[in-house]
Amino acid sequence: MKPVLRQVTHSPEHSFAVRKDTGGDMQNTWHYHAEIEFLYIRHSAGTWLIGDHIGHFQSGDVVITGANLPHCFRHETTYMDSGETICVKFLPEILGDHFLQLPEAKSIRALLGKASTGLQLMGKTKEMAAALIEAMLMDTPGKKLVHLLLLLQEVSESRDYVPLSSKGFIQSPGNSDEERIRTIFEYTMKHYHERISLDTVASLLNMTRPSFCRYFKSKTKKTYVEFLMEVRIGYACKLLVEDEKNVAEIGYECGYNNISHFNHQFKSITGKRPLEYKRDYLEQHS
DNA sequence: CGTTAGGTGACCCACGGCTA
DNA sequence: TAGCCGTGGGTCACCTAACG
Repeated sequence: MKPVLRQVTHSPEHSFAVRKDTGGDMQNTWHYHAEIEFLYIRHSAGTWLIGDHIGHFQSGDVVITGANLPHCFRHETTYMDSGETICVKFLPEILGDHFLQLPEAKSIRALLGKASTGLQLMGKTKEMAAALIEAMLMDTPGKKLVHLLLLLQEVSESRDYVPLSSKGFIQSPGNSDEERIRTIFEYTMKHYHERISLDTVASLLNMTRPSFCRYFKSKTKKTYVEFLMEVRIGYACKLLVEDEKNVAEIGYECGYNNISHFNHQFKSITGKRPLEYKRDYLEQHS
């Protein structure tokens, strides 16, 4: 497998990167990098894994991933031709130590610290950030920098964002565990709708079941079954709001053989029953 | 020799299929 | 719908092997 530490290259006129990806270029594997990243989902939907957080994204979402925070965005195949994302990547150093120590930069400093868990922007802040990121695509180099500062300032002052991953889920460059975790995550994302036994995933790492359980929990702060459940329920949430299947069909499609068990786990993850979740979602987005 | 990673066996408990 | 029971997952204690 290829190394997963990504090196971001910039053109000579830029100290940070603003890039639009379309179709298959959007697809990525479990990776991390030293840069802080803003990702704006211009037109797509899928599942994101950020640290130990699993969730569903859709068009309009904006997320910040901190330095060395492992993440992966898996776009649905229906967006392989039409999908579009815009990412802004920058090293915190480009702002300079002196700048970040200024009293006026206090909130930006705090935001960059909080980004270590990954942050999903919400409400008006999300819309504002999307508009700024959109503008940065066409900006002159100097104006890009101004807009980056404005983006950081506006987000840091609004505080309209939610943390995604657990604290402490930061990848150290050169960590030999990353490939193992990535192997497990990628296998899970490919097979979550099927039956997956612990022995199978343990064998992917040439481990016994107890060793794998212990290893996975030590690295992700959750058991593999909890992780798998979150992936499945995340997919179920997406199917529910698409309104094309009933609850039982969705439960079976997500890998559950028992719908009462599916309902129970759905509530334990989301706090709501499947139909309640769907009703609330449709009320909020109507 | 201490530390760390990983294996073995045992136990408990939840899930889920089956039956009445 | 409830109860039974086999299966599988999580964890613990203890062990071995490798390594510095």
